[in-house]
Amino acid sequence: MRELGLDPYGHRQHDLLSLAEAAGRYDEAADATHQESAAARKGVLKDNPEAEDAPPMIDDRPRVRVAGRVMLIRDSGKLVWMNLRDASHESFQVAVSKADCDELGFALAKQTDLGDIVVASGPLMKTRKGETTIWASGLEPGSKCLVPPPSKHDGLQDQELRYRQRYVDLWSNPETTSVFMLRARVIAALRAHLASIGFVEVETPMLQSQAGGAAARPFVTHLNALDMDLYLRIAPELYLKRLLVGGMPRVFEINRNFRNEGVDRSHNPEFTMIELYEAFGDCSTVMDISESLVRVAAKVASKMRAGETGVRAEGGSLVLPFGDLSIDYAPAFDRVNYGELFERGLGFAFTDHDRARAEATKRGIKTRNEAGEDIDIVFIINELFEEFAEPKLDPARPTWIVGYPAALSPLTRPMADDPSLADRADLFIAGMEIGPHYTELNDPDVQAAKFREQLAGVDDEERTFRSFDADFIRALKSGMPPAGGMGLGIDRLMMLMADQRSIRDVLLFPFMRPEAT
RNA sequence: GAGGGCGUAGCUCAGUUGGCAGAGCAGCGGACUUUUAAUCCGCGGGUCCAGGGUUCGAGUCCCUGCGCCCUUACCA
Repeated sequence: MRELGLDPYGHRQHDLLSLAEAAGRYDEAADATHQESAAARKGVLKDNPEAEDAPPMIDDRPRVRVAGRVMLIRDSGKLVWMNLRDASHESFQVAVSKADCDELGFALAKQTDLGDIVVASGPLMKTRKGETTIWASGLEPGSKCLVPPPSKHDGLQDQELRYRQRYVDLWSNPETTSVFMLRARVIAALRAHLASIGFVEVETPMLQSQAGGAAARPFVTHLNALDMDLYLRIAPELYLKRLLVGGMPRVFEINRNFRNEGVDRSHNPEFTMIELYEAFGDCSTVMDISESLVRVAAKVASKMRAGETGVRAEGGSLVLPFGDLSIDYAPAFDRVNYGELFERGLGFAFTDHDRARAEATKRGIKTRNEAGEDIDIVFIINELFEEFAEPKLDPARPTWIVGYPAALSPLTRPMADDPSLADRADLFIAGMEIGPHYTELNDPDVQAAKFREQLAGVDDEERTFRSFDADFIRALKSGMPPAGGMGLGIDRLMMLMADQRSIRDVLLFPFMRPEAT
């Protein structure tokens, strides 16, 4: 290619259209006129090659200039066919003819390999088989692909390679690109919706001197300038609440949290959460916001799906597939009481602590910790609940679990009419926990007591990253308005929207063990 | 952490009872101006994940390790 005087790695281009835009510019009338005039001229010249009165060629076909990755190539001597792909279009045909393309372009076409990026320009026409095609007048290098491309039929199948070499996965498997296009559109729509109801997006520290706002093991890093350890945040909660104190009444943050824990189908060490606080709201106001956000996301997803399949979503319903399930996001989400669900799953009331301890032993749930001490009954109850009651939920119906025991939710305001219950709701869809919703605690004395209580129960290792957040208590002492708060796991939401069973399939670069060298 | 599956050419995959390492595509050389996974002729291509064992002989059987996938557990 260099021998032709071409730079295999291309240069800046003007007036490029996406392949989808280019396909949309095809003009049937112009194509027909051109074909007729060419045929007429050819007919006259055939009889008399010297004919002065041969009709002129009329060519006002739209001309386009596109760039794309070569996915297929068919070389039949003096005519080379290629199919280009970009993010907008899976396969768009270009024909490079020796007679009609400039000499350099044709020479390039003969040297083009699968996987190369090329820039093609020329008029739009249709082939005999009716496929819209650029009949190239010029072809230029975009970028050379030196790596052998994946199978042109099957794309890249190997899961490990798909995650490790996402750049290849993206160009070789168009379904992968569409998952991430959907992700981008959903997140943009969530932001737009929140802005439209008066929420302000903020950014709070990811490097924190103590990792608060959730119960999880943090990642540790070091600030050399001050020779001190810092933690990657496990949640933004305590900073967002400080903003409520400061007078920002409706704030949210869509950003990464980091948790130094297990890696599996629904857990990645870094993951994206939307966390939101509404002053003078409560658990039920933020539940409404979440329902509308999930519905906004489902609308974007069903619109994109309809665009792909050409099928319109039926009026009033927002049904999306998830594995074997069909989930309708349109109707109001179900609500079920923690206590009722517990009874349905276990056959007795969760307030019967003696029975709970006995059942736990019978059903093989730990009732003592490693030190041989009795585990607090609330954790045993929760264990029973998660194991035997949560599975009773219909996975195909988005469901709120409400009325959690107060003892399980130390950072939540108790219900006014029953202080043994917390004003908290958790959203479950398809058996996945999507996010907790709370009426936030804003009494500094109660909060301080809860912090102390929590700290009393932790071991030495945990104490290194969890300490009493005195500044947060000081902030509450300034007065935090009563508020509702919620967190939604964006990655899990995207698994539902994109019908992907693994969190790795909705993260562009999921965590992978480093490759052996 | 436990159980199961997989790992063979650049990619997608076969490989029978333990008996010479295979196919398609990709690559290289050649033919071809309306092809659609183009076609036709010819040619190269291997640390069978790694290490050990059984055996006359191991891609195949056994053990150990590594990686990925699935299930399950843990992560209040």
